[in-house]
Amino acid sequence: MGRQPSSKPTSFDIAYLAGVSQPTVSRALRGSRSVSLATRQRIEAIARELNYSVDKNASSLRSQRSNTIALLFFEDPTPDESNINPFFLSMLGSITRQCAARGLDLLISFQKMEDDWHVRYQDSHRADGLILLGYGDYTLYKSRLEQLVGHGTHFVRWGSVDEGNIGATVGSDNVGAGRLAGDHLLELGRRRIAFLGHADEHYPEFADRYQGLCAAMRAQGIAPDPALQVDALTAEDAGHAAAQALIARGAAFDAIFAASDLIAIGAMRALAEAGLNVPHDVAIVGFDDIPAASLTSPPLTTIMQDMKGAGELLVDAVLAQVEERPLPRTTLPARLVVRRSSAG
Amino acid sequence: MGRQPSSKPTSFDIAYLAGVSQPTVSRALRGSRSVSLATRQRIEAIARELNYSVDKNASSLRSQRSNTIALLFFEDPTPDESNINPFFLSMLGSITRQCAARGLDLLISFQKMEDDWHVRYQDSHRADGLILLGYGDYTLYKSRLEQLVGHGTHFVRWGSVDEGNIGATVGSDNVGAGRLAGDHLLELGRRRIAFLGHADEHYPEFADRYQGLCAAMRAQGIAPDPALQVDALTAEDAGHAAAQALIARGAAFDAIFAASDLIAIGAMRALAEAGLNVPHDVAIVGFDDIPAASLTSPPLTTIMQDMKGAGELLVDAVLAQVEERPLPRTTLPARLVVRRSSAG
DNA sequence: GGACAGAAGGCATACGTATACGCATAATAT
DNA sequence: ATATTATGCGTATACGTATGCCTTCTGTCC
Repeated sequence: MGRQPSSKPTSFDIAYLAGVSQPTVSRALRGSRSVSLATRQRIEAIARELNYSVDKNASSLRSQRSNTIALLFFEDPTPDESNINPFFLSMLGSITRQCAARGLDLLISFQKMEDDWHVRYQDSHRADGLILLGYGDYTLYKSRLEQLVGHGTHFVRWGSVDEGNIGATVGSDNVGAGRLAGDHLLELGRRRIAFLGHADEHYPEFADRYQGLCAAMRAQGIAPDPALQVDALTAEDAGHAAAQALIARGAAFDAIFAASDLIAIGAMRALAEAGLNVPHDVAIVGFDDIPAASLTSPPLTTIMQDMKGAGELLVDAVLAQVEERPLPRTTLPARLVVRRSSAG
Repeated sequence: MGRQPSSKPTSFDIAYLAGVSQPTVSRALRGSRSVSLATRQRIEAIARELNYSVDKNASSLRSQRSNTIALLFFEDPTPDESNINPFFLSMLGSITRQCAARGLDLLISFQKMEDDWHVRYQDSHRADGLILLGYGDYTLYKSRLEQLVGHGTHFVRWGSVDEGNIGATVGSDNVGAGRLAGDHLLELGRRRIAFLGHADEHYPEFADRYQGLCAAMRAQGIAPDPALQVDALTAEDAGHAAAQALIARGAAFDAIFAASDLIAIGAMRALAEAGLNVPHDVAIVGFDDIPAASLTSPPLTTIMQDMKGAGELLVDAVLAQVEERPLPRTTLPARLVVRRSSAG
């Protein structure tokens, strides 16, 4: 306090003041056992006094460890500027906290699917490992993943856990979640349950959710009707269009399981326009529990994924990759949140 | 393709292959004019071939420039876990893109207001500068800002632009935005306009919005009624409570200007519960244009801030600090988005 | 009392790049 | 033809830390 050294102090400065060598300072501050308690405390005191902090670049360069992980959002080539999938945003919160808790820095970047920048992240020693959050058509960024694997990059992807498993993958138990939704609607006595969302290999997570629903129905002896599945991407418009299509098609249905909340919200709008009452005529269940889900009227029943667990697991998994440990568990259970859109 | 060098190539490797010295490689790749075109192209080709990429740590260490900026979210001590202010999330999108466009890396972190970690960011050469997004009680983190200034840290803060201006500040023209909202409601013939949100120095942005509203009213010869201002923080609950309080108080009002969309959404719920029709009995205008704003019924009229501009300006401003240039303009205009909550 | 082990820390060096400086060669001026 | 300047590149070194190896010292055991 008071002193203004013209340049930032280095470990040499504090070594000089402590009457030891620079390596001893380094060892002391990293908690090496080969520095005596007294020496370490003296060094720590001086470091604090001088406001010293270890130079991250020098440290990373020497140790070849950046203690940083990069979070990459892959997007479809929609130049939709600042529009981020709300679900991944809440994941972001969880991941940052988890990184902070482990003393890791978090680098973040959005990627057009065209560039191959991600491959460079580890080579340039910016990050020890990568977390990939990709949405959009899976088959489109599959090749990127293969590139990463071939390159020996440490990474973990959020997604459907078992579609061929390119690289390490962590995700919710989408099939189980689909069953949850299905069981819930079936318990309400609904029998003609529509699914709004893609159900093919381009969107494996959605497909899993649909499979879960089908499994639940079959368990009750009900054969899923393919006519009740309508493609839709995660967007309010898409949900609106899908529900309209369903109605226009003249299909009979008394419930909707939407692959995402945004789809569900769009569908609710279409239902309202068609004079159908939610939940009386059509019960509806969404997916993700985005903030808006509790704000609709009626509030939306939905599936809540375990964000906190996801962040922990993702960070865990990257570190496992980095340290060449085997992966821990990679699937997370989801929870049903019942609101009025599926009451009675 | 095909070759698998056991270790990552360095500038020495490519220098050897190009038959030049290592510094020449460095110069070539950074585009120095003192390398002949032919040499540079040869080097670039080899670098591409070997999948070489500059080691970020070594580069930053040597040049004392990390080409990284850190984005810090300051939060009130609410341990609300993964709940992030949606407005700042959309800012995040804009900032990341802006950084990418300028070749900057973006480090991100959430900060409890208790730690003083932020001070270390620059010392440790993690980042060249900081962007601070703080919400909650301004007077609480004011001291942190002073600490940063005293420390000579390069940073820019998002917030109200002229409350004493600790450090560089960039923000929307909140007063102007308040006027926009006010003028709009006044044009609709509303005269008793309530303001939901804090209006004191703890929340300077809200205060500015309120001042704008008051200015608009005075311009029409209407004296703002202090009884129509009710404190509220950015949260749906808070908006609900504030509107209830307003109603319970027996105040006469025909419009509400809410300091944020979440407040507005909560208020709409309270109005509905009280049997008041929006917009017939009470017109309502929010602030932020969060995704949920267009999903309410009726959809919410609101103020849209210039996110894209904000990202650009913030990044610009940090770089200005770093390069010790004078700051550019620091205030951004906002726009009114009219929806049905203020129709007719 | 000498051999030996463990504790504490110094010495030398490596991590990979960027830049100040100097030295040729070639281009231009006089 | 010689002095002058620009061009293109090599030499040497610095950035600040972490770590393998060696030394010294103290204590212990037989």
